[in-house]
Amino acid sequence: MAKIKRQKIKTLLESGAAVENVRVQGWVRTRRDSKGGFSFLEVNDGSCLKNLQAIIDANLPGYDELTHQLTTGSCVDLLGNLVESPAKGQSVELQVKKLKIYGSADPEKYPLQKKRHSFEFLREIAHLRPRTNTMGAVMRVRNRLAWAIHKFFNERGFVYLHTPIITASDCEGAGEMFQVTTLDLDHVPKVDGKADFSQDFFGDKTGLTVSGQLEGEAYALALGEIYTFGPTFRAENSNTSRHLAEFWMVEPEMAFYDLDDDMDLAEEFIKYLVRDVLENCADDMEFFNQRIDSTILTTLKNIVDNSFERIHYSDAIHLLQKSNKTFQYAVEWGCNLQAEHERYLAEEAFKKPVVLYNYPESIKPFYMKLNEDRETVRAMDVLLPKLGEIIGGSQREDDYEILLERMKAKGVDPEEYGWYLDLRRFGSAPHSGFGLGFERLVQFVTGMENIRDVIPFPRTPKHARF
RNA sequence: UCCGGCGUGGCGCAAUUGGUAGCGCAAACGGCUGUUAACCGUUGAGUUACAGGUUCGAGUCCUGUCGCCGGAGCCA
Repeated sequence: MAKIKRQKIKTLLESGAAVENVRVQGWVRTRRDSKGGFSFLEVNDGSCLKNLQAIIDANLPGYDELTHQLTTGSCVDLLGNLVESPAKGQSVELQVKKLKIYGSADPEKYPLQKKRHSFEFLREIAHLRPRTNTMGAVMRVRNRLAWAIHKFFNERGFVYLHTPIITASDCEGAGEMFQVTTLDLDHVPKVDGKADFSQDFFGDKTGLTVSGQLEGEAYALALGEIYTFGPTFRAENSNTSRHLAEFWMVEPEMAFYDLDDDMDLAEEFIKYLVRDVLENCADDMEFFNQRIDSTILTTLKNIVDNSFERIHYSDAIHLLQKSNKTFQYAVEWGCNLQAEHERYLAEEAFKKPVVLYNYPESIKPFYMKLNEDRETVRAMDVLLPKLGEIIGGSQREDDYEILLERMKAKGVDPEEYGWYLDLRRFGSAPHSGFGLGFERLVQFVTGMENIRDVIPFPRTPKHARF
């Protein structure tokens, strides 16, 4: 007889039809024994949030021994008939005819119990936490978002560009870098008291990328529209629920886009992603709404249905000054907006996503395009209620002279960025782009409070285990 | 990095003015039931993060270290 292929629980539950001879493989969540002569098994195979209820009849050979091993966490291979369930709680259930245990899990030692665990505890067992409902749901949504990102850009003719992970660009204005070296740290070769990187692997001082933007610009100015989607690293000692040392970033870069086009794309992008998840991860999203954040579905629907508020930085400053709220940090033109200010704008003033643009030149990096007033740059940030900044972008400076001038003013060595200046010396074009923190997006969409719980194995200061 | 809080059985927590540890869940065993966050009973399980100190006596007070959480800064 031919081998019966595994069916995913998701497929079986979606069809809801009775079928004979189906094979299900997965992990036992709980077992409830009935002295009526059978046991109920809740099996999950990761294909969806829901478990499949399996009935193990006491007449099965070796029932006593087998059920004993069917503990929470054990892995099983089940063969049987999918039938309509006589009891409430599920439409179909599996009447098991053949049972095999791939791996048991000693209940005295298995850390996951059939009870709620704190996320703090689950982080300590990051290799086992994917077997929980919440982490399973988070990872399915995360996957769907990643897929939707590729879909969105490819539908629009963007080219997926792989920018380097290791780079010699020193300061891209985006934070501290992790150094990459093969030098013997116990005996670092030195010249004039400083490390001699000419003897290092790359013959130069290198680090892990903090952004693929500059490389992305080079390709946008040839292919038209590109996007990157990959890991990014920041060696900042940030200990917050919104920061990781290693995170994934999406960075589209488009030739011939001005700042308005850039903002249009960012808004369309976020709405597209949210809509996609609402449509394709309905069960998981329902779970988040019930167990994690009871407002999440309403919030997401609002985002899809309403346009984002777009407001000049200067107008936002006025608005904040006019508000009767007392802020911990004073508001004045030229200051960086604090988290409390951003929160006021998105959560109280407008109660929806806000796009702030035309920031003071003084608080933004050298590559952003200077406005005619020479005081502001064409920069924009998208602020989300509760989460804060999720997107930062700008139209890039395409004028050679101005770019050079701004580099010098910001203390960036033009020598090192000769190649970047070349993009303005040869066939320069107006272009724009933005960066989106992928984990923050997952956080926002799922309602999860801590960014460490939306990435499989989080990297934060003092934490690189697993 | 700064400010605040916390660190007690596998997990979540409790312990009055300092008087040498309890509860719930989980687990094991038994009972009961087409059960479904199952239910009922019994049992076992803790050098109270670590290192010092004060005291007749420290989970409780003090110092230091480590870790975790919340907020802030930096940002995505």
